[in-house]
Parts: sequence; structure tokens; C-alpha cells
Amino acid sequence: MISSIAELISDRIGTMPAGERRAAQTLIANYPLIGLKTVAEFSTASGVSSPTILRFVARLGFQHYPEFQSALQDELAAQLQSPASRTLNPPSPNGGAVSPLLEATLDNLRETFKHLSDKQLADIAARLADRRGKTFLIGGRFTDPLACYMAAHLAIVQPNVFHLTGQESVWRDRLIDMGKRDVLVIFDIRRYQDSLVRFAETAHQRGVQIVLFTDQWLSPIARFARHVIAGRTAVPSAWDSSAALFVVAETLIGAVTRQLEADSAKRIRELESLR
Amino acid sequence: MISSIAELISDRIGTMPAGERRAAQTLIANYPLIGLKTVAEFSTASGVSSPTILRFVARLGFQHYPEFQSALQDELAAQLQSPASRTLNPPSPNGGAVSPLLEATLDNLRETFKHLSDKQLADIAARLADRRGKTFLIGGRFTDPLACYMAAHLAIVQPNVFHLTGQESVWRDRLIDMGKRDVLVIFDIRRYQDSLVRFAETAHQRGVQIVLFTDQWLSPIARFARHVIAGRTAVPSAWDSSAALFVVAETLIGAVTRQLEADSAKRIRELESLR
DNA sequence: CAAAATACGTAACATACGATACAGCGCTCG
DNA sequence: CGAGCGCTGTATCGTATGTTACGTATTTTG
Repeated sequence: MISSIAELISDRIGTMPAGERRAAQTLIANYPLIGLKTVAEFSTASGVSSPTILRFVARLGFQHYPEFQSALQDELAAQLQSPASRTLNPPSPNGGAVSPLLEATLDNLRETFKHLSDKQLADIAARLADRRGKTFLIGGRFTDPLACYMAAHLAIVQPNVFHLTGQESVWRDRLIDMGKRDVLVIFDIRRYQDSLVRFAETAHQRGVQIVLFTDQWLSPIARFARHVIAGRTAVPSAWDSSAALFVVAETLIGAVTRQLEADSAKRIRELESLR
Repeated sequence: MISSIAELISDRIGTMPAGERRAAQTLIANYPLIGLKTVAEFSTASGVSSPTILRFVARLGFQHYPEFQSALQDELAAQLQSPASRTLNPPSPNGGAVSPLLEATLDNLRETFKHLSDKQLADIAARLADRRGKTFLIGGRFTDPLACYMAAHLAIVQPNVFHLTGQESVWRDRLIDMGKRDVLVIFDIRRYQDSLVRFAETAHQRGVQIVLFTDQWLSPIARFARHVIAGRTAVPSAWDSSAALFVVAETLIGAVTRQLEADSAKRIRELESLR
């Protein structure tokens, strides 16, 4: 049963030629407002010609463009009349195969943040924003991209941010640059990597402050860490999910940026002018 | 301060003549959809003539009727973009500073998946699981870690997965290895990178199938993409959030793994023994 | 109560919008 | 490699839509 136009589109998008598919994609991306504008606006937004738009709506089964618009409006009207139906629809209305994973991820996010106090996040953010020391980031096999993501953002708002990458021997040698005022952010989830544990231990001995992102079973690095963020990772999939850790990372990035606002604004302007 | 047109109306409805007041009342009653229809429909619904409708919108301060409609659409767009404000949910029950970002992220996830059909995901997963061709992944400044994350997983369950990294000239030269049977996964959100667009264009010309992860405003690469995944990125932070795209990526990773289950299990055992 | 001013609708007009015919192009298949 | 098909954009056309002028009705004021 197809109830909404959005479903109708995603149902037939596979059978569409390239141009109409582009129209479909822009409509889905800006659903449904682009469809309420004129054919000309819709077409330029999609980067196709107006006849293609008309062929697109014809393929959806509408006789005229206005008829298509009316359908969209009716749908919108139904949505606006009962806002409750929108909020309370998590019981997977589409019942598809992806929903379980989405539901699990949403739960993971909520659970993760429930066990995470504002104060803890504020403390970590303050530590990361402290510009007297350097910040190093590193991750494991699957989590190093998270370290990379975080480093990319932090490096913009403050100096002395380093993502440790490449060969183990290379980043291990960087230990020599680390001291008491420095922060080491480590991402490590199962199966925990020995190399990272050893690295963390040595860093700890040198007085480096360690911020650990790990799963709920806690990497052995937690022994040495000053701050531990335990994210839920269980999802109905062959792999663990790092989504919760990802969102915590984004939260911290936001907090650090806000904290450095005054300085970072100036810094960002400087960076812009360097382009 | 008057922010919405509805407020503007209730502000001035007292100074309006009878006919225009009827127009105002029917608009409020069916807000805002009546205003998006034609003047004729609006007028018959209100029981007045079309010039009265036009005088009504003129009194609200709009030069033309289309201008009035655009304003309504913009308002609707703002509402639909941030479901948090629309739903009457208690503004962060625990009142923490992190909650807004978490709430926004949860909304983004839900919205993103709402516009994503199971079929579309299944199509993409099938394409990625097709082992007759190679799979290349690349991302922009902030999204390359996502490409990296996805590549790390996909490379385990199947051969011929390559994360394009390093210098632009290096990965651009890899175009020579790409053909019709290959898939190129690109992550690109604002501000879209020219280099990626050019890369996508040439790849497209060579017949490479492009799977694009982008934001709701669609990277120009959408022109060349076979499949487009539009994720919500808006959060109350200085940065855009890639969390929605991250979860979609995890979903696809899971789907591909399930699809290749039989083969990948053997492959994973082999990998284990190589350690 | 009368006269003027305001409000409203009918009807004619112009514009801009959707629809269509046609030609060029790329792609597929023999 | 060539012929055929299908997709796409340009240019044109008809029409629905917003707009305006004007006359009538209604209310307001002296």
C-alpha cells in the first residue's frame, strides 16, 4: 500500500531515466516544498528542464502538474492537522528492514547521553579547549575515522591539534613530544587493540591526560584515562555501531568551539583569507 | 516582534473591513494551506471575491500575491526543517546544555530515514555488494573520515575496496582504473568542494556508478549520481552534523555484509588466520 | 435624512505558467 | 560499426491566473 507521494517516488525511482531521477531526488531532499513551487523553479533547482519535470509527475500517475501539487498539499494538510501522528510514529510505520537498526541507534544515543552528565562533558570540553597544551587524537581500526573527524574540526578552532596516523612506529615516536599539559584523545572499542593500550600506558606514565572514547564494556585503557566516555554500540548487525561515540564527539566539538568562540572566530577568518 | 504571518494577521485583523476579515479568518482556520492555492480557490473558500483576497494580502504588506505565497512557503519550510520546534515536546526534560544537540540529532536521524525507502537502500547495498566491479570511496574535508570508516568495513567483507586518500593528484590518477562496472561512493556536504565535483564528473563520464552522500541541499554532484542519499545536517552548533550520514553508512555496511554473508564469513575466517 | 466616502464585486486585461511539438543527442542492440 | 530507440532540452503555444478599472451597494457622517 502506497500512502504518500514520497513512498510512491522511492518505489519508482529505480525505473526512471536519469533526468527524472534527479527531479525525484531534489524533491525528496526538499520534500515537499519544492513541489509546491512553479515548474520553472522546480526545474532549475533540479538542474533539468521543465518538460522533464512534467514527464516526472506524469510518470507518477498525475494528469497535470496542478493535480500533483494538490496531492502534495493534501498530504501536507493531513500532516499539519495531526502533528501527533508525526511524533508518535516511531513504531516503524514502514516496517522495513532498516528500522530495527535505526531504532537501536536511537536507543543507543539516548542511553549513552543518559549516563553522561553535562558536567563531565563540560570538563572534557574545557580540557580540550585549554590551549596551553597540545591535543593528540588517535583511534583503532574502525574508530580512527572518528579521531580523524574530530581532529579535522578541532584543528580549525585551535592550534596544536594532531591526528596520529600512519604506521604505528611513527605515532609511537610522537610520545616524545607529549607531556603533562597535553591531552590524548583515544577511540577504542572491541576488539581492543594491544598497540593502543601500550601507547596509552606509556603516555599515561608521561603524565599525559587521556580522554577515552570506548564501548560499554570499557577498553583496558580506561585504567589510565582521566575521562572515559562509554558509548552503546549494540545494534542488530554484524558490526558494532560507533554512532553514539560519533555524536558525543560532535557534541564535544560544538562545546569546544563555543568555548573558544571569541578566539576561534578570528582564527577562522584568518583561515578563510588563506584560501 | 512579528515573526509569522499568522501573527501579522491577528495583529491587523481588527482594522480590516468585513470582507477581508472573512478572508483572514478562513486563512487562519486552514492555515497555511489555503494561502498556497490560487486566488480563485481562496476567494470561493472565503465566500468573497478575488479582488478582496488581493486587497487582503496587500494590506498585510505584500506587493503581489505570489510574494505572499512565497512567504508562507518559507515559513512552512522553516517549520518542516526543524521538527523539534514543531512538535510540542518538552524543551529538554533534563534541561542540560547538551540536550538540544542530542534532540536535534535524533530528529535528523528520523527525518533522514523517513525520506529513505528500504528499496533505495537495498538497491544501493546490492550495487555495493556486486563483486564484478571495484568500489572506490572518497569524501570531503570533514566527511572523508566517513568514507574511511565505510571503506574499513567494506574492505573486510569483499575484495577490491579502495579508499581514495592523500593528495588530489594521486586519487585523480586512479580514474584510469575506473569503468562501467565500478562504484564510486562520495561524501560531500556544504561547502561543496570543487575538486570533488570535477572528480565526480570525470568519473561519471567514464561510466562509473556514483553513490552520493550529501546534505539536504544536495551537492552539485547529485547531477552525476546514480543514487543520492540526502541527510539532515542542521544542529544547534557552529558546525553541521554528519551523524545522519554516518548512521546511513552503518546501515549500508550492515546490509552489504548480510548480503555477502556466505562469502564474507569464509573471507573473515581467512583474515583471522592471517593475523 | 441626505450626501459622501468607503467597501465590494463584475468584467476585461495582461502576464506568466504549464503544456506540447520537434529536433538533437547518446545509448543500446543487432 | 551502423541503425534504431529513447531520453532530453529548446522554442512555441494556449490557457489559467493574478491584476486592474469601474460601477454598484453599503455604511458613515454632518
